[in-house]
Amino acid sequence: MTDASQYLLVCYLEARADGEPVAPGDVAERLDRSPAATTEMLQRLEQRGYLAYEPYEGATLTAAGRREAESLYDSYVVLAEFFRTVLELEDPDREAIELAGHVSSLVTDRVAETLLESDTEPDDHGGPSLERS
Amino acid sequence: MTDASQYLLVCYLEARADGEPVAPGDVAERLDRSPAATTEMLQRLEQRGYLAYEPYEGATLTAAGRREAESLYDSYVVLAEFFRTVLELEDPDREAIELAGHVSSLVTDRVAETLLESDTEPDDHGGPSLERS
DNA sequence: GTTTTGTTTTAGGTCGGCCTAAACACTCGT
DNA sequence: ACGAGTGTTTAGGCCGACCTAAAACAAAAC
Repeated sequence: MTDASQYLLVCYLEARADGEPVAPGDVAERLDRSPAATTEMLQRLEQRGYLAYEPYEGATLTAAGRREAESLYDSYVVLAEFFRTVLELEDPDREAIELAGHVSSLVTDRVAETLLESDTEPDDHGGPSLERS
Repeated sequence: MTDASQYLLVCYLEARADGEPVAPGDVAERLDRSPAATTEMLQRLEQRGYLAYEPYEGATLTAAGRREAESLYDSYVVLAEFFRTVLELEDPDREAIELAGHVSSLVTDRVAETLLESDTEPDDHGGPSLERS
């Protein structure tokens, strides 16, 4: 699961921001995919037990889906932070969403550690620290 | 091209190590794929102009293929180095091969920079520097 | 010069992920 | 209550990436 995890993560992000159920259109737009592709994927994610999908309503994460999504979210936060403060990329969020499903949690954890280290170092970039979770 | 790039990169690595043509079996084993999948992919890569494939012989990179592969290789080297010296992963090579096709060269470049920086810092981990290219 | 062994390829099939176009369903405004 | 408009879903199709099993091949062993 790598492409699918992007949808799951975005569902989670949307749910945080706008609550559930999550409208497929929002997901589609955020991922720059066709509405059709999104519907299809949400149905797939439902089959896999990550969310409940009500046609013309939207997606609601299941417990399993939320667990999975939170894990992805953790990766996403760490990566985005890393991309922003260390690599200074232009669109850290987008790149982080794309990559969150591709990196092992081991990588994420270690990156998080290096971020904490550089946070306590003298030449701090001034960005906000991680907080959360 | 993300899965395909793994094959291309491995072809390049094999070509460096054992010369050309590259036997599909070696590629298959290295990527933990079936021989059939590998044959198929090498044929695909041939269609895309990245290599010449001679049945029962093996693959020989074209100029375009080598160019592409070198770019992947650069990412691979940087990522592997990063995974080894900074994140201290168990199998930095494998993870680097998998990720090389997924990260933008922008990311790679910035990571390379941070590696250079940490190289010149007092608490050097002692790993070898990048050299190459 | 056959046979055997190991590798490679083809055949046939599955699933994931994406698209466009067309059908469908809600929601409003009138 | 109906038709317009917006958003969503279904239908049909395409391509990528993988697999197993069976056929084809090359090279070594006899």
